[in-house]
Amino acid sequence: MLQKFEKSLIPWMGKTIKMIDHIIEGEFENNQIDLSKTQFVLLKIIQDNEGIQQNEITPILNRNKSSLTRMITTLEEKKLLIRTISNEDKRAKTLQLTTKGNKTVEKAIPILLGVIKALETGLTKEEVQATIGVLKKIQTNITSSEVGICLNNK
Amino acid sequence: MLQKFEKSLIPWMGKTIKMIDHIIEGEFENNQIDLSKTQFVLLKIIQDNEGIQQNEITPILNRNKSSLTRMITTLEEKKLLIRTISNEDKRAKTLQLTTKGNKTVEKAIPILLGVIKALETGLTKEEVQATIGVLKKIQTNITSSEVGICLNNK
DNA sequence: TAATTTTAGTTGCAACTGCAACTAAATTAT
DNA sequence: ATAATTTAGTTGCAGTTGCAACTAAAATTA
Repeated sequence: MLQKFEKSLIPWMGKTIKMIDHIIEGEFENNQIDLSKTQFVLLKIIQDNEGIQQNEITPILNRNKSSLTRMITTLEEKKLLIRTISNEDKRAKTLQLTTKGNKTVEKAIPILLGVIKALETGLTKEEVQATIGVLKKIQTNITSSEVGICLNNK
Repeated sequence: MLQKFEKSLIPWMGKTIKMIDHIIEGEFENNQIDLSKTQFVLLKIIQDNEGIQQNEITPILNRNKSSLTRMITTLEEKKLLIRTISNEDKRAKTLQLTTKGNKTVEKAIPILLGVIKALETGLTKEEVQATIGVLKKIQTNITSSEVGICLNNK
């Protein structure tokens, strides 16, 4: 029984994303880039949105704010970014990459693109796009449907 | 830049699986089922393969053996499964669910199927199957290609 | 058979995560 | 204006994870 479970996306996605994370972090390590996949994504977000605040990043990363605080502290200690108290709102912190941070991101990008290319070998653009469409649809279902109540209330 | 990254599956999958895990665990909690998604999957594997050994589960779950040891210890403490030294091989432990474990799994299944149904609202069977196909293909690419070297060597 | 290597599982450690409680600043209501 | 509420971020805590080092048993080799 529970073939329905095996036929659903859930177990496949969980395993695949774990494998992908592992590959990316291994490739980063092989190229002397001392970042996890999530750390890279975080740096990239800040690079693309200089001065962004922590609370704006939380929904993009889908990690809670305490986790984000610590990730940012780690990256600050590695001298990859600077955290400054905002002038407009003294509760908020604005974020920007250091030169080292920018260099690290630029070094990581081609490696990541190489991994993506390898992962998507044998898949057409249409298949990849269709898959992303399915994932978006699932996300919409989660945030809009009654299943999401327990999530939305927190 | 890095639109290529945003156009790839990776960020979508990571976020989606996190949302799904959250939903499932919330629904379990709402129904007084004290399990994480992974714990459920583990129990289900043992239910379907009575007497299975820990090292046979590792590749299915894609978690390393130390993690598995602790998950099993937790579930044993909850009286959901029994861990016994194998007769044929005294290094190995065989696993089987207790009555309580079986009942818990049976209670969890319909809830999980309900979540799956809700998540897949608006998607055709073909879309879901095509997506699973893409994920399988990616897994194959990881395990077979040179990108996987760093993984395979460990 | 004895020595070596491999295998199954466990444990110490450090890192990451979410939740809940907290501080301090900003906003809203009275 | 002042009190109450909300918001941005931090910290303590407990739970989970992976890696590396470990124990003990089995398989291999000499």
